Amino acid sequence: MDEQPRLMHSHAGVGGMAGHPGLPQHMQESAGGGGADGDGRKQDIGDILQQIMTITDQSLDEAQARKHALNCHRMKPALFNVLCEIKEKTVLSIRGSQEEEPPDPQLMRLDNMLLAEGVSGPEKGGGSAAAAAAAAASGGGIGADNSTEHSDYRAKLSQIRQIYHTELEKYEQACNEFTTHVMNLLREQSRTRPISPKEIERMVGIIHRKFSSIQMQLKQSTCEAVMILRSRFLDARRKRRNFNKQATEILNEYFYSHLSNPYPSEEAKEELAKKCAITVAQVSNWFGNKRIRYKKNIGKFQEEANMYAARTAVTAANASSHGSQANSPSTPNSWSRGGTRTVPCHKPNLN
DNA sequence: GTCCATGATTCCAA
DNA sequence: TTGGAATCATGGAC
Repeated sequence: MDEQPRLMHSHAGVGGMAGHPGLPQHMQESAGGGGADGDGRKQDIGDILQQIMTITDQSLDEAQARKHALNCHRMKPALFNVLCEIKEKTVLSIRGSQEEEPPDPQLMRLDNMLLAEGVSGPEKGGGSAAAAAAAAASGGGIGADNSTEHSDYRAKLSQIRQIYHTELEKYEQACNEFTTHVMNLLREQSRTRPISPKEIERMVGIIHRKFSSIQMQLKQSTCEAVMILRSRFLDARRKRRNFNKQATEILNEYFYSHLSNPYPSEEAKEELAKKCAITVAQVSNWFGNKRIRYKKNIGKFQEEANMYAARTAVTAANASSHGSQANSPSTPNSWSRGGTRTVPCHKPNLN
C-alpha cells in the first residue's frame, strides 16, 4: 500500500505524462498533444498528481473532500488507466511467471484416495464397496458375522464423510465470503489507487490458493482417519473367529482320513474352502497349524484321530463297491517334508 | 483374571 | 512357492 505514492511520485517526476510509451491515445492527445493549450494540460495533470501526493498529509475531512473532487475530475479515468498500466508493467510483471502452477501431485493423490474410499464423490456404493473389499481381504468366510462389521464400517465411514463435507462446505463458504470482502475492498480502493481488475483477479487467486492449502490439510486428516478405520477393520487378528463346528468337522475329517499324507492339493483346498465357507488361505493355515500341533502332541490327538478314522472306515465300507480306500492313523514321521505321499499333493516328493 | 484352544502372521529352509 | 516352526492375538471356558 505504501508503494503507491512512491510509485506515482516516481512517474509523476518524469516530467508529466507527455509522450509516455504506455500512455493511451486519448491521454497522449490531452496530455502531450502539443498545441496552444498543451502546457496548460501538462500543468493540469501535474496539479492532479500533486493533489494525490499530498492527500495523505491532509486531515480526514479534507482528504475525503479532495478524494471526491479527484474522483469527479475529468482526467481521472485516463490517469487511472495509465497508472494501472505502469504498475502492471513493473511490480506485477515480476510475479507473472509464478502464476501457472501445475496441479499438486499430493493433492491429486488425496483426491483420488478420498474418491476411491467413497468419502468424496457420489455416496452410493463407495462405502459398501470399500467394506466389501476389506471383507474379502480379511478373508472372513463365516459370512453371518460380517454383516454387522460391514454396517459398523459403513456407519463410521459415513460419519467421516459427513464431517469432511461439513468442514469442506465451511471452508468454501469462508473462502467465498473473504474473497467477496477483499474484492469489494479492492474495488473501493481502486477509486483512489491504481488497482486493475487483473490485479483483483490475481488477489482472488492468491486467496483461493491459501484456502486450498487449508483444504489439503482437511483432506490429509480425512485420509488418515479412513486409513485407521480401514486398518482396524482389516486387522484379521482383532477379528479372529473360530470356524464353525461343521467347518472344523470337514477339515478334521479330511486331515485324519489323509493322516499318512495330510497335504491337500490345490484342488482339494479349494473344495474344502468351498465346503467350509472359508478361503483357501484359511484352509492352508488350518492344515499348517493342524500338522504341527498334531505332530507335537500325538497323544492328545489320538482319541480324535481314532474317532475320525472309525468314521472314515464306515464311510469307506459303505463306498467299498466304488473301490475307495480309507487311511488309518499313522505316525507323523511318514509325512515329514518329502515323506511318502499317497494322495494327490501339490508338493512334489523331495526324497 | 487365568489358562487353553485356535486362527493368523512371520521368518526361514527346502 | 510351500511348509515347518515359533509366535502373536483373540475367544471362550472356568
